[in-house]
Amino acid sequence: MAQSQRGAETRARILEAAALCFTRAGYDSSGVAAICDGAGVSKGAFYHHFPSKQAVFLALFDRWIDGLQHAIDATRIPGETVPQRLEAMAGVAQQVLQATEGQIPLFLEFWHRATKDPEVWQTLIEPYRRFRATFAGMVREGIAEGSVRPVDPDLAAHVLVSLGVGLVLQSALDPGDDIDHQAADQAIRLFLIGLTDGREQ
Amino acid sequence: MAQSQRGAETRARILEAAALCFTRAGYDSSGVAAICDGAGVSKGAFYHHFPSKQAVFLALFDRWIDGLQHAIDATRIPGETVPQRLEAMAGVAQQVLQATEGQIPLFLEFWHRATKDPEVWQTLIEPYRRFRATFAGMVREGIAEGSVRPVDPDLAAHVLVSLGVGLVLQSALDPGDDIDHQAADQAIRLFLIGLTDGREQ
DNA sequence: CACTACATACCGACCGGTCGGTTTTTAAGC
DNA sequence: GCTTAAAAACCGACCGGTCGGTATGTAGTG
Repeated sequence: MAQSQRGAETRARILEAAALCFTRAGYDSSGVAAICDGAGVSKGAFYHHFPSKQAVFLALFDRWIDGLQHAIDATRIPGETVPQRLEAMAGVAQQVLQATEGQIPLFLEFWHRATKDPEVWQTLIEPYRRFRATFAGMVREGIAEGSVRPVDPDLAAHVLVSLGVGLVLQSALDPGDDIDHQAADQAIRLFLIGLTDGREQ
Repeated sequence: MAQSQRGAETRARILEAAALCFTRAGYDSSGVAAICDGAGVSKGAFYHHFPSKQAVFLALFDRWIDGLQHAIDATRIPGETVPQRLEAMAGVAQQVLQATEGQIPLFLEFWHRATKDPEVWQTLIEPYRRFRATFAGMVREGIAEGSVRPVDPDLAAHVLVSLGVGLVLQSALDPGDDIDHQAADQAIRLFLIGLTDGREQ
């Protein structure tokens, strides 16, 4: 632990600087030199801690996913109905995105590169499908307990994730500070009405 | 005019080749040389017709927006209620995206570069806001005619566009051939239930 | 001859990654 | 606690290659 405290700090600084560069300029336009500069570190140090520029990018992605997963797990409060949990999730997702302060462009960067590079795709698609499966499971659960209309769970999950992705993407393009915060809640609420169709929750 | 027929064809070939390259490899990874190669044209010809690589990209974007706008205008059938028109729009949007066959990654490319380059952003944000205003207007109209619940029109438009963007983005990342086609319809339908809340349409 | 529509060769900047060498930290022997 | 050797951390010059864009020349046409 204290073994390589200095090394760990340098590594963290590189990650931080890389996140900033990728967020501001994008992956392709961010040179390794610029990242090193931002981290106050030489190129040698960079390649000592990471085998490639892409490795830093993927490490950043893993860190991001871990945070998201952790936040989602926190909403697993038993004893509530599925619609209630979905509604709670809207607040959490929004809170996560706000906590990662301005890292939304980074999310777009992940998405973009995943469609170009197979390795990035592999890394992104796994948690992505896991999330979708989680939502589908919740919908299925809701149908079983009668709080949700009998819709295709996979389709509903697909729509739900689309909603989330779309909201994030829009705030990346055109950050409307006040709108964005309301939008997630409103979107989920509208969607929930469609799902429950006036049932008792 | 017949004079510039050859020129127009060359220009079209360059645009076509550029679309293919950008779709497959992305903007940054597509060299001008590769585009010229794909078009069967020299670099001189390229820079004769376009002042820069970015100009080709923006020209491609304009072409895409024109197609989309044209398709949306086609749904302006008077005499139908707003929910009916929104539902029809789901089919049209899907048809447009399918007609431009596999150009969904190009859409992502537009979005991505808009967040990095001010000029691209300017070009994208204008039609984008116009679309959103159109939707907001439709929702407002629906509220007036009583076919839509009294929600905030701008917020509803925001959510609606998010849904569209999210659906397109997902199909760019993970094309589920069968799901994607149903998803747009199903999504709009669920959303419409939320908007109308069981009113007569 | 003048003008459009191209072709070819070429330039300078930049970028990811390497490499030989230097400094700092750690661990072992005494 | 001191010495020392090895290992980890770090430095910065450098390389091969790519890329956007330019300069210059030419073939065809009105």
